[in-house]
Amino acid sequence: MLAVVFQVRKRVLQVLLWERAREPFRGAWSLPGGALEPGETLEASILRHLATKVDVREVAHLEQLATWSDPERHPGRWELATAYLGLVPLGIDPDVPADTCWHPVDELPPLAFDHREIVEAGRERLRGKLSYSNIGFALAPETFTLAELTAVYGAALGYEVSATNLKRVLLRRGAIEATGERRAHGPAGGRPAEVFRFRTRRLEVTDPFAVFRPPH
Amino acid sequence: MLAVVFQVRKRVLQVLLWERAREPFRGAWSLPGGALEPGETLEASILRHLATKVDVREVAHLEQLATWSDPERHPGRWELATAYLGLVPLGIDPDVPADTCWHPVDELPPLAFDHREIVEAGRERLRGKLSYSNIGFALAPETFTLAELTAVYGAALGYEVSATNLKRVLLRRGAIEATGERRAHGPAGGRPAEVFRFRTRRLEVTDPFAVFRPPH
DNA sequence: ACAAAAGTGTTGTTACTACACCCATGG
DNA sequence: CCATGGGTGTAGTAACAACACTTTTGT
Repeated sequence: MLAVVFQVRKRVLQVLLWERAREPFRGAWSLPGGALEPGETLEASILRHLATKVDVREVAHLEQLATWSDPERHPGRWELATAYLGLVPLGIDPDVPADTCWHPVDELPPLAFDHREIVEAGRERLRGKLSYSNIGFALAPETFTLAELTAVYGAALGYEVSATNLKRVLLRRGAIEATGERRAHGPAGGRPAEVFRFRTRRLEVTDPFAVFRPPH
Repeated sequence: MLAVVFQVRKRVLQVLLWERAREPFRGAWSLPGGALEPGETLEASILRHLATKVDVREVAHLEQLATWSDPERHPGRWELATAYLGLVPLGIDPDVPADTCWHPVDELPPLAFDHREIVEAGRERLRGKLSYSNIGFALAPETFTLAELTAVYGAALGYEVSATNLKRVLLRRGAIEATGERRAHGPAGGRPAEVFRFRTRRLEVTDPFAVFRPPH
């Protein structure tokens, strides 16, 4: 039971890590998680661990990544781990314990076990879903301007995104809609920005058949 | 440990099922699988079970689907199951035991546990990957004509596919190539068909960024 | 008036779909 | 020479990228 929890903080994608106090990998960073209780769903278990151990309750989206089973992954003990991908919206600042903190995914410290590989898998999953689903809702705040959303997508994808085209793509797909409000400009002036929101805050695949679409 | 093994047989997509001889769900059909041995990789385990229990060794592609954990999924016992998707190429006829047989995925008998949901998940995964990867290699025979490949894709996707366009898409992506050979026509004549093969028989994502491609 | 920030219009491209047409073979 | 099966050519289209241009505000 492990969780790859991502959030955009300081304009870059970061992952929540926990510093190990014990061997093996003492001092290395690892993904938060814990054991599964009998009779518990994997999803319930990971939510429980996130809530109790790192006090993260505002996970807007959670999905299973995979189960890692290599006998060598844990020195000394045979241990399977099912990893989940969790996303926390921009602007929330969970009250994590002292031994836990956020790390930019592009500058990871040495990670324990196979956790680096698992973070990579989470990142890949996120990248893919940003392209063909509305998963951005889980990284964006409730409402946002297009400049803000562009920054979120840019951080998560790892490259600059054009606000112009991002808007058109997401509007055409019906993923976002204008709220009608506008937001005040910066100190140096500028046109006030329109405020948008995601039409639903549940995962929807907006671009299901990139190729080989069913006829008609 | 469960396996959703698909093969195109009699021009439709079929899944390998095993008839339960014991309660619970006695007489219902279930996915092949079995327990994980200590120190064994999930992938090795599922291959072992397929080889020993149903004598299926010609799995051209195997990938993990997910782990199911609902406490209610198994009446009486708490049991997690990690399911894999396995694909067997057209034309192979594994020598399966008497209590095991292939069923068209569109006419499934009553399935035990949550196995229907798992088969559905396998089908969805296959459909998606047919669109953006070269996964067709695992359902197609070593070499094939375009008419044959079209039938395979049609069966797996569940709708008619145009041979003309399938060819162009897969050639442009570099997924298939002509062997230079030709294959004899049917009894009523007709132009001999070109013979093709997949350029590699390993999974490659051929259409990685359907949307939000990195710049340049 | 001018800088700043946001939004719109327009053109070009790519990767498809659809469908008409052409080619090679057997009877 | 025509039926049959296979391959090619070509026009139309949807979805996107790039970029110039316009709008709305503050100073």
